Amino acid sequence: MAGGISLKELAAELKLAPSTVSRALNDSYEISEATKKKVISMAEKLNYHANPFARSLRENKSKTIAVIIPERINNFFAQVMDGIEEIAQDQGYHLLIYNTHEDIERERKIVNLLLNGRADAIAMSVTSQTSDISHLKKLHDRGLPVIFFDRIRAEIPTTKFITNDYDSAFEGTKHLIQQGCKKVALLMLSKDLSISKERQRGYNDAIRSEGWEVDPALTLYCSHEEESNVRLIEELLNAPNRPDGILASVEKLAFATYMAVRKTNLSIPRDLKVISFSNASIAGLLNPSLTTITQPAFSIGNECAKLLIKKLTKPKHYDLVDQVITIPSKITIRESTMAN
Amino acid sequence: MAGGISLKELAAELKLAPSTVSRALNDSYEISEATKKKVISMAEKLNYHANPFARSLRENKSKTIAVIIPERINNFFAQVMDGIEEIAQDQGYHLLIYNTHEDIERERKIVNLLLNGRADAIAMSVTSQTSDISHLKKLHDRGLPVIFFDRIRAEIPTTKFITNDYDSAFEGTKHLIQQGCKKVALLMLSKDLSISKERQRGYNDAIRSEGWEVDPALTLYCSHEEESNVRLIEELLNAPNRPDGILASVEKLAFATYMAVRKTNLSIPRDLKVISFSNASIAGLLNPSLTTITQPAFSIGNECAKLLIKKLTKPKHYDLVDQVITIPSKITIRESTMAN
DNA sequence: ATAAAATGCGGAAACGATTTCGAAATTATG
DNA sequence: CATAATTTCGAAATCGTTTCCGCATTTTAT
Repeated sequence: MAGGISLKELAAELKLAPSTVSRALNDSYEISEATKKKVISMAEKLNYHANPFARSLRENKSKTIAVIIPERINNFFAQVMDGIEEIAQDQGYHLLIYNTHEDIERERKIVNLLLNGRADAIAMSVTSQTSDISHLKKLHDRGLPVIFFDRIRAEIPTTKFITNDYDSAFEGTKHLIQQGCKKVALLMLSKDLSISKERQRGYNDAIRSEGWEVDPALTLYCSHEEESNVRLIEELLNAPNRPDGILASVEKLAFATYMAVRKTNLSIPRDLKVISFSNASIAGLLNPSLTTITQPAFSIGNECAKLLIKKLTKPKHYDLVDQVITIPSKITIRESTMAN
Repeated sequence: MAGGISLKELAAELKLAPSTVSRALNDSYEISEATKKKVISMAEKLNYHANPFARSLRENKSKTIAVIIPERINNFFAQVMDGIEEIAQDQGYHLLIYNTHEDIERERKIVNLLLNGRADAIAMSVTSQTSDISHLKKLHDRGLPVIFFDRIRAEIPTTKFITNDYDSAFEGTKHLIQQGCKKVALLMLSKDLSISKERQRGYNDAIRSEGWEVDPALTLYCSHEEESNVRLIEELLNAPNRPDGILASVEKLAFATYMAVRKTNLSIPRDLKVISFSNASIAGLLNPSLTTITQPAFSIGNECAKLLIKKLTKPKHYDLVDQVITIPSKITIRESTMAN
């Protein structure tokens, strides 16, 4: 921009036509090797850089992928972004990143912003508040390649990546029971969330597989606000028939549980066992160390990017078919679920 | 892009000239209120969205800020990004985010990529490997507004945001000594890093203020690779004159210390006290809870974005003067530095 | 009543790249 | 040697905006 030289100026310097220079730089077959060399060396010398907007305008593509996440201070989403970036950087794509802060209004604004073509494709995980999905429909209807990961919306006919939420929740709950828990509670963000539903199904089935009833008082819908979550969980723990086991659907709720426990005179894992979906690398350093269900976040990011770029580079020969791809999570057992 | 309608088509629909429509949408004074209304309502009806590349090409600005960080799985940088995004989103700016993974080659590539004007401004924190800074010089010479935060390079004459690293390291070291430590070690990433130098100065002066000598064996330069760090720290802890206190310059080194300690038969804080620069919200949940020096990451991000946007909106009336702005950190004392 | 200024809008150039079409210049072919 | 085929390159259109300039028409000033 500031000291930038244009293709035309570069061409003038070389006493060549802009078209020739453009072709030379793009390694076109109709330019002789001799002039290619000349053009390239002069471009280097004059520090020429093609204006990306002129190119985007002409080619109708931006070499940019937008990533929309509900939360940044979250190891899962951070790892997904790293996974997306690895592929994207390698393929010359740039990443526009948006954090909705779990706010449906922001999500709507951002999605509408992306309707203008600023990004060639989108990878996203929806807000816990997202119920109306007309804005997502509009995106997809516009023909913009969209992939959902983790928090998906089945109604949008495209490819989605998730983990085996049902199985993990089932096994996690079973694990708590095997360790001696008689009353397992489930902590979630929102009932509208795809992951909530699946994980709740797994939890419910695990409870019932013991011949027990699912106690609605033990299924807690939290918010994205730490303090109120801690209060809510504290109340749960102080209730007359408090749980002796907790399955947290997201890592922040496990942390909130740890905080809440400190306000009571309970102790983990003696009085309460905790297992949580979490990608925190320091789960093992917590007090007590936390049993986790770790999602393959980096791989998910990788796969999202691969498919999006595949669609972008071979628009005719590849489609983001309406399917849900599941990559399994991994349970790591630690102190927080030790039997007494 | 796909179903997108252009300004010209919109104009045709309205039987107006493109210039008129453009002015109407941009709320120009030379267009009557009546036609403005007509244009706007038709634009809404036809779902018109201005092509950002055509506009960028014409106006020579992209409404985009690039953020370059060395690491994403890091609470400090995540919070800085949230801080930048808060201001940027509010002002209609988009964020291009790049992770260098502490790799100087990647940093160079990314910076060179940004030379073409894809972003209007840059906020960055350099790699721990960054010694040659010719690529950064080029950026600045090009006239691209650049702001450094935390890991800065004083040689580039622009505004930089840091925390009171010297003071924090000094006080942190003093705190360890007050809690009974006789041999305090310092863990850092790289000696080339601005923050390393400042924090080391603070550490050194604190040691000397006790009338002690600075023992070079207690100053450890680590890498960005977890496993080798754990090994390195483990060796340090198994050495004949092992430290009884550790000041970690970045949170990952505190975590590595916790890991290393578990491989020995030492115990924190009994045999080893630990304090660390860290923005981890769960420092209080570690085993034992970690005494931290917390940097005002979100505010730093906020300020970076504010100044960059100020420069972008008032290029003539404001300059990113060559100065270092310091925002103080806050020490939170927890179990890891408890006296015996 | 006439000059001056303000209002409202259209035409066309410009931003910087790519690409279609066509024309030289060179080489090959009969 | 003449013609065809092949290289190699140039002119101009194009992408979708914004803006400079110009031109009526209406309003205000003298």
